[in-house]
Amino acid sequence: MIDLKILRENPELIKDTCARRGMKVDVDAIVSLDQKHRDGIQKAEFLRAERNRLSKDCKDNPAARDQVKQIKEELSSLEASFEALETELNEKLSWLPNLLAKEVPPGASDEDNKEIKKVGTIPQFSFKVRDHQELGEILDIIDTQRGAKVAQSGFYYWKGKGAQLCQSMFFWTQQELIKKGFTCFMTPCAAKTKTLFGTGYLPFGADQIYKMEKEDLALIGTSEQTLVGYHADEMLDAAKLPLCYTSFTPCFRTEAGSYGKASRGIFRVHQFHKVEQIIFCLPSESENYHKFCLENEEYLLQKLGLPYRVVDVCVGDMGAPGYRKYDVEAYFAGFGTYREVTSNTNLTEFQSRRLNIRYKDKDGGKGFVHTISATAITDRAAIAILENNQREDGSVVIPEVLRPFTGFDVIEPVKK
RNA sequence: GGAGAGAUGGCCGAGCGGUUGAAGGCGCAGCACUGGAAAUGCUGUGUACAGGUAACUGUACCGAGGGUUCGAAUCCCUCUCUCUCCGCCA
Repeated sequence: MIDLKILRENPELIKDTCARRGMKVDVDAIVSLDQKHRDGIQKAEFLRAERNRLSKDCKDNPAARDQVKQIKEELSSLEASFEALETELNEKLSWLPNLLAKEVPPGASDEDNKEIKKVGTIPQFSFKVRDHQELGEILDIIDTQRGAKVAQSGFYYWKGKGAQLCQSMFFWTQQELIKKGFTCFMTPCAAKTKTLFGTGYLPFGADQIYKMEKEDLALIGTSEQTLVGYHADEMLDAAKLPLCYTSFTPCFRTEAGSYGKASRGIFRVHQFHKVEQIIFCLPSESENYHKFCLENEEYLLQKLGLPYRVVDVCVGDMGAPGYRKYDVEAYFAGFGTYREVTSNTNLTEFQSRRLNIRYKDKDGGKGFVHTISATAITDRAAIAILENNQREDGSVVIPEVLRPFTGFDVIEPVKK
């Protein structure tokens, strides 16, 4: 949510932001709505003050009562017209995107993201490379057929050593984050509208959400929703910031409108699994912690031996709540290119305003915290491991850091 | 699912329809005491919005939403949530 003060004092900034994002928003209309709203507040408050003042005399002055009754009528008709105004203003405000960092590159889609750096060596193969779908079948560790049978196309099973690989990777990741000061959580996998709105997934991403039929609940699209919502309506002690949280959950997305995009295999699916990093910090520190999360993502991929590149995400590829975003794209031998594996967004105070998450320091200073939301690892990293670590016979070598957790070094093809 | 109890400030906890933005305690801040600290004592300490250069003024807020009343934390209705006991259950 945008600070109304910015809207009043510097509407050009908001217009400029919307223009950079390619969003059509009538900022002037919102400004004038706000002005009307404030005029109404003043009128109503004047009447209420009058009412309060008079009602003190009412105890033994029946004449004053009639006067107050009159004010009351005036007030109620004013309030009625006021309510519609407020609804309209809130509706319009909820659609305003976050401000953008100056550095965010222009562009319309992920193709316009700006590469910041490349790390690692791309694996070379002397044989015909298989993609993870094929490897998954040979090794009998990914089952999309039965996923579709039991649930729907877009759902799948990890099986046997594939499932063990994933679980090891997720557990190892959390252990690493805990070492870096994160608190580990297990969260609800459902959240109510208020939480989804507060985190910015509504109204912007409404078509991505699995909504429950009979309740005000939806399956989470990411544990960002439940971890950030955790502190809704709270006043955090500035001395205890930053709060660094991690959780491992499934993530559900309808992926409406994305048919045809990399549909082979399990790269884009309705349910994936993610270890998340969430940080609540002081506004002055969010830039640093944004980088901190990126360092963690890089550290993990390096330890897993996955080559990657970091991109500065352009305006067109960034969600409305984002102020600045880095994606990390791992190299996938099966795709023969870099694809997104993690995503790291500085949301500044966009979420904390909507969710009312504030800080207070010992000098009485207070404000809205900044939130950082970053992936640590997802199934996609396991896919990259399969594709990059494959050998000619289809077997896959397990990264060394995971071996203490998997208990095996290689996944071998099943004999037919 | 059945029965009952409750929801008040950063936290705990009082509260008669008007003098309650709300006693008391904790916490926090300042001061005093101390070589320094602890303990103690004194003083101060809600949030949001609107108006004002400002000191300040006004309005709203005691789970949420309605209602009664000149006036509601207090009375009435609806909803939500929490707790306790019983049942079922991973």
